[in-house]
Amino acid sequence: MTNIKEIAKRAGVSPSTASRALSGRGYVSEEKKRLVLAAAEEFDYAPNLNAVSLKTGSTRRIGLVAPRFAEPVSLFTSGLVRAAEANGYTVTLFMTGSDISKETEALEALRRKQVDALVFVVFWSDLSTIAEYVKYGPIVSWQRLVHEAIPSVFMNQYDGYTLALEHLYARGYRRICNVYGDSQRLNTQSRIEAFADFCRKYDLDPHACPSFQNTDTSGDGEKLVRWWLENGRPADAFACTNDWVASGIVAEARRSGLRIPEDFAVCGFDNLDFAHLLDLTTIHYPVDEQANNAFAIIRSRIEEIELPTRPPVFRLVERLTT
Amino acid sequence: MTNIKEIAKRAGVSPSTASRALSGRGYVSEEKKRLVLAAAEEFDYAPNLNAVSLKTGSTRRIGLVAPRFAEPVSLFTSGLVRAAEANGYTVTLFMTGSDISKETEALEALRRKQVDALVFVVFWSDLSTIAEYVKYGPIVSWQRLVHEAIPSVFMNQYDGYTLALEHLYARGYRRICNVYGDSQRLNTQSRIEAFADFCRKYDLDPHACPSFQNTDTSGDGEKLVRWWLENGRPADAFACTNDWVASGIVAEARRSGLRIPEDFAVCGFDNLDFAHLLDLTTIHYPVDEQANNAFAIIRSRIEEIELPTRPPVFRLVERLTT
DNA sequence: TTGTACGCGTTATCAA
DNA sequence: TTGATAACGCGTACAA
Repeated sequence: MTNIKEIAKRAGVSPSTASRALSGRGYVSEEKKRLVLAAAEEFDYAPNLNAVSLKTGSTRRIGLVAPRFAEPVSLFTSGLVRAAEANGYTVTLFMTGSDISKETEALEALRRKQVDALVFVVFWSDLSTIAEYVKYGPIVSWQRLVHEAIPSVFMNQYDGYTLALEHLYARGYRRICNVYGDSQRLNTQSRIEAFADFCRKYDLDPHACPSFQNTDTSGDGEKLVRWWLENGRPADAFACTNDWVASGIVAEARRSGLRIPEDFAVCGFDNLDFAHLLDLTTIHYPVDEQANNAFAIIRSRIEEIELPTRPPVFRLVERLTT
Repeated sequence: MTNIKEIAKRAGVSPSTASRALSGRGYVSEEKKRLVLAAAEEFDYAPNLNAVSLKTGSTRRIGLVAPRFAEPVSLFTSGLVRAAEANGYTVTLFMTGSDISKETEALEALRRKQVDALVFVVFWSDLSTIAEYVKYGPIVSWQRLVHEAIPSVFMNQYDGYTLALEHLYARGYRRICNVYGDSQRLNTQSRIEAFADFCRKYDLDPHACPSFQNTDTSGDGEKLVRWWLENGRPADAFACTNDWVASGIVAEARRSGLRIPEDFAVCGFDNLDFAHLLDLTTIHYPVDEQANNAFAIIRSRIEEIELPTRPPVFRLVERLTT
């Protein structure tokens, strides 16, 4: 393996001069620079990044921690990788499944200097556990949270959900069935608030229709249709926690011969790739921009510069299910 | 940052003994081992992995190269990460978009010892260019190819496509429209062969219905339905290159008031997450197992051991579109 | 503008 | 079974 010493020898300079010529940092005369570059070319030189990392204390690598990498995490992943690579960084994956101890492994990777920073998509560990590790490098969360040391690039789903509710109202739906996700999450709390405020604004009975929690798969959506049929059609619209639930509702409704939006309307959330295949009305949010923000926060901490982050905005995507 | 020297000093041993005690390699008396471990605990010691990598010449990190990380690559990614993590490896992402020069960057990362090995999902570079880099570490391809130095974990789509065709035949369809993907790929060639053999077997006219190439998005699928309507309904079944095309066909057919499978049947390929939402008959193949195989090949090369790989098999998933 | 000398933190070799 | 010593390959004070 040809190293920088050999290049230096071949170019007739010292290793430090070769280092400066190759990295572009420090003063080197044009003359010697040319010699070094020629030698590097000749010997097909490639720097050993492990040595660089050891010396500089920086890997230019950030870790992404998620239970798995399906949609919409895959979108976030792509966005993060794009932002990272554009700035000479690289992304390393840590998959936790639902195993809380795997989150610790990712944190340990940070401590062991395998990565310079960490992005958590979601996590189940205590916030305080995670916060202990910020001394080893920046940690950013996609999941919504409030903590001094751990910035989050979340979007306040109050706004997005309000968008969905207002749309359903404008379309004439009054008996809206709220299908919420994980009841522990702040996002769910925000959506519940949004619905309360919405009811107040239009003087609607918030209990006109039952609501559901911890309902987030397409299978859950299919069950909802059967529930609806067996309970006297108690709703004229479903506001769903995500597109999976909405898709399940649409699919099962079609199987049952129901017509959408005549029998009931369905509004999803996330605007996943397949949503337009089902003509699903849904709420879009720019995952890409959130990933960009996550990276910007990390980079500004690592490189100690001031980088702007743009607040991403929700957008209603009107299709045929409302 | 507390390093191994301090641990050694605290434990009253030499750094090399501390190293042996911590890594578990080499002889250390129980006595000293206990002392070292206690000191490590006390000082909250974590080894610097960059130093380890520099010294040992191995990063236990493998690179995954793909244009983007949407389905089905996200499945492969998850599978690869799972296999890797189970063996103390980690996965780093390289996203190429459609930029061929980014493939070179991934190859350079291998040369610069940022990763020990590389897995290409697809690539556009010359095979010979890639082959030049195998001297820096194992390279495996998911994309089908034939090359001495670059093993591939591809599945022969001849078998999968035959499964689809036989199913359509059994269901009574005789005018099958073949919708192929990238005409350059070996997979497409295999499917064309499969269809030729299929026609021969059942004495069908291979030109009873036109076929399409380079057709692989849901938008393309939607266009196909319009083509079908405008050209005298020339097919009674579509055998599609992937689920995206099939989904586009199903979606557009529904919008046009057509009935599936009465007006025509649709068979997809890949069995993506959303396929069951559209009740799409499709061909499933175990992406997970392919990822496992990719990792097994890499590990057997790196660690110079013999690891088995299992040939994955296709499976027909019968739903309501055929 | 260049070169010397050292250190980053670890593991491997080898002699004791 | 242990410890001294020498790398791994690079960047960078500091002196020249």
